[in-house]
Amino acid sequence: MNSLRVLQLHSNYIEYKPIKKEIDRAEETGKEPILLEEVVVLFTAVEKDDNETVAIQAIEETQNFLEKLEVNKILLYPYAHLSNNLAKPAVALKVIKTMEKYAKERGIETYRAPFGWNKKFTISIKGHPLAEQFRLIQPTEAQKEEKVSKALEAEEKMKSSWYILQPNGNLIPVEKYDFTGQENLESLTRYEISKTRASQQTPPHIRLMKKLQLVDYEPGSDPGNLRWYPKGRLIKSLIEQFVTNAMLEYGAMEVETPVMYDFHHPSLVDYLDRFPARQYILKSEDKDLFLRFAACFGQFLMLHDTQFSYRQLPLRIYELTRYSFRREKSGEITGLRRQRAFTMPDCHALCSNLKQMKNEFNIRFKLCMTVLQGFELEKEDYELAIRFTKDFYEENRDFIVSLVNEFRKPALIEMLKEKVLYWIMKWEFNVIDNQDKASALSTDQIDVENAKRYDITYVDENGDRQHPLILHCSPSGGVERCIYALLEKAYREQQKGKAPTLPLWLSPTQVRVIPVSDKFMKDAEEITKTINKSNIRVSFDDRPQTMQRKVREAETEWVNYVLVIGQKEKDSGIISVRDRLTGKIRKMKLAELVDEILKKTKGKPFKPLPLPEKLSKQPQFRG
RNA sequence: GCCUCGGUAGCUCAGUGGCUAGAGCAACAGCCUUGUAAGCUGUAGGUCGCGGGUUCAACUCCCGCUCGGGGCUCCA
Repeated sequence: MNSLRVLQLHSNYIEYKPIKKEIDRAEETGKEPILLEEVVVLFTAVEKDDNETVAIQAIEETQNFLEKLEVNKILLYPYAHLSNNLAKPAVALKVIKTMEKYAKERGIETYRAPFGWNKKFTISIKGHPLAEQFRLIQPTEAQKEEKVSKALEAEEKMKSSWYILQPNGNLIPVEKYDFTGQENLESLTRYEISKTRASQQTPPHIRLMKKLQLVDYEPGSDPGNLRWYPKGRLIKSLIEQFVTNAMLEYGAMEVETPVMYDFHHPSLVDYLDRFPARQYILKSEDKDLFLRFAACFGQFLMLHDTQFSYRQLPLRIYELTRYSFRREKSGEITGLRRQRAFTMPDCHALCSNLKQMKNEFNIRFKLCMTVLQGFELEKEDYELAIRFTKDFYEENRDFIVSLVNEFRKPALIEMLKEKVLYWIMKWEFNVIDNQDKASALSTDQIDVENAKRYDITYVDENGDRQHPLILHCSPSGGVERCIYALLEKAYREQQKGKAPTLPLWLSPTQVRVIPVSDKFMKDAEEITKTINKSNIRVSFDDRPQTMQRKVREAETEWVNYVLVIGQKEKDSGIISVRDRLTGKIRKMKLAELVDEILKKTKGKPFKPLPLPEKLSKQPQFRG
């Protein structure tokens, strides 16, 4: 903890004489010796992060002492040796001058020794108990308020108007819109405008994430930092691969950038102020670092040093951030919905002009829908919200309507009087959960500031340097949040009486083989091995339990296909398959089942079963 | 972050200012050898979230901390 350090000495006299300048910024002064009598000398060292508030506080505390000592004369004596964590000279001088000025205002006879000089001094200190004091002055609680970025404050003040934009282009104020049949859009609207919200118990996905042994809280970390069990890691990893593949196919170049950055880097200081997030701060020797909350910094700093021309535009650059860190307020963190450390695909596209940008924006809009569809999140599962400045809307109305048209459902519109942050337009796909809460998944925004801020330039047709427009997109939104959406959706299905399930390609166990009795253990194992060869996640239940029990457990684990192997199957070569989707038993050949699964998971990434094939060998991760 | 509720066995949850803190499930051992959602018996398992206080005595009452739920707020 930094503080202003003051060694306060009640002296009979002090005599000092400047010898020579120690630093470039030293003040100009004469070299004649100065003698002061009956004075309180304040040897002062200014540390990093000290400010004028602390200076004032120091003088106030000193004045209290002066009254006790019945003295009204001080000498401010810059004395760097009290600290090994000094502020920069410019800052220190400012703080000391503030002390001087404030002390004079308070009617104290104030002298000050010059800053930045090597001085010699002789001092005689009084013998009473209060003569020697050492104080650390730290900002009081009220002054110590967290550094809140201007962006956060701006968001808090942001006033907007709300509408519903229909695919045909009609823009209807929210209060006049008839939401009949569009409950999710209504929920989103209510949620965004922050009226009341009906909600009560633990979110269903939190119970499910534990019960299915996917992921859990880690009490040994900070809130919102999760631990992933093998099955959860599998799902997360497959989603990561899927999204990354989609981005590569779209033409993005995958890069990797650091997770932490220098708090005092010139471009970053400025950007931090324009981004509404609280950071994790790290101290490392003499540096203050913050953990990234998106891939923006890394990619922008990289692009600043990259040489490219209009010929390479649109330029697409992508990173899967594992992790992005946002120090959310503790009350906002919930399960897979919102964390402090989360995984987010982040893709930027640099465009030369508005026309190119609109075209690119459209491509990405469709791409995002395709990505969500990959997780079996269809259009009825999410709602579109678009936000823009009034100016942008008036000049680009057709463009905005074309997006809603593409979406084929009405969208919630937030219209801002003026640009508050760095973007002039953005949209998100929002899912509504079982508690009627909305959360954004995919998003894309038009950034008109950061190319300048980071001095990212391309060379145009005429050989001139230009700042590109930057699009920021997370094609899926946070990966954790995608899983949240899937679990909340599965729960909703369950409430409707259907068997809850995950998309087949994401299901940790796709097939479970169960022998009717021990006699068929070998056969079950063989079938398991056969299926396994086709890149299908299959396990077999070799535990000494009844068959009924094993079937039940396979069901509670959301296994998609359950095979029971006994004499009949052995004789006929026809297997009986319990299909989770229908709950019915289907008779088919093994090869047919394998084909069906491969067909349904075609084009999706695959990873093998993340646990031992034999159930008796599988540990249980809580749940 | 604020308000509020909670943390008891691996999980879900009973319980009491006092004697040895319970159940179901899971785990483990054994029996059973089974035809599509829970077979039977037994064994083991506890710093009652952590720290402090009040008391002859605290899992129980009080305070602080921590983790979680809900609400507010916020959400890239």
